[in-house]
Amino acid sequence: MESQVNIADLAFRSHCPVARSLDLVGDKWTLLIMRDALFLGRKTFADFAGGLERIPTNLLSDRLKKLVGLGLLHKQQYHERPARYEYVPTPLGNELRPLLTAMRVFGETHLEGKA
Amino acid sequence: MESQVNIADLAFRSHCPVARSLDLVGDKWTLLIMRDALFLGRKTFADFAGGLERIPTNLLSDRLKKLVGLGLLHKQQYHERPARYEYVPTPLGNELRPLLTAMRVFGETHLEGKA
DNA sequence: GTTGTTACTTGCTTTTTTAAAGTAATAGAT
DNA sequence: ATCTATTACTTTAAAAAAGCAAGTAACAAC
Repeated sequence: MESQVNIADLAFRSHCPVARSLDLVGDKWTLLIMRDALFLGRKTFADFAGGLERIPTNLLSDRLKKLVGLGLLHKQQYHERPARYEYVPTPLGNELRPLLTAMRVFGETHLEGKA
Repeated sequence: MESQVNIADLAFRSHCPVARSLDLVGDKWTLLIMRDALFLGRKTFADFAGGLERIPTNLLSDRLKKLVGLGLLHKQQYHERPARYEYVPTPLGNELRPLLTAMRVFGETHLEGKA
């Protein structure tokens, strides 16, 4: 599983900004990781892995690399020996807040108590 | 490929409203179909199939069934012999507008002229 | 030196997506 | 009546993505 993602060599489906946003973050897990980083204060690999939805760790590893490559998260070492890393939203990552808020509002309004 | 989807027997990953919204419409094509229906006035199978992003017709067929089952689109026959159908957003489907708008804004602001 | 934690990676299976082609029911033109 | 085109799909086979389980490496504490 490789993910040396860079926003420059990402192949967009079309010029539509909705389609482009989906090409960037439109998979099953990416936006949930950003939710964790932006709204739930999760930072470390273990934080994200331990979240409510139990993302498989190989996918987490892959998505974190992708999000760093896309410039939505920044990976910084906060402890040397043993090396410990945390992933924090970049300014661009922060720009996903309105999108996540719209998702939250839709879910709260129409998807509560369904199953 | 089967898609007798009903909102009642959809298995949500968690109680988080963001996760639930993603479970409903968080795949590669569903929101683009809703974009077409809500903002571009597309109605028929051929309308959607002929869109900018060339969705494969089997997936289109599947997603339209799913969207009808979920109550986001309504399928109505507008011509008998030959049978012709159109898919129009329900009130619930209309509620996706803010979400799509947030996606559009993010794309317009940060993803223009990238590739 | 054994156990535990963090941050991953590897291997394998299952599910989903995809492209390409095929089908059925017409309608219109010749 | 036959040929061609259109609409609304379905089917088949291959590729890609997701998922599960287990393994690894670097420490640190006991």
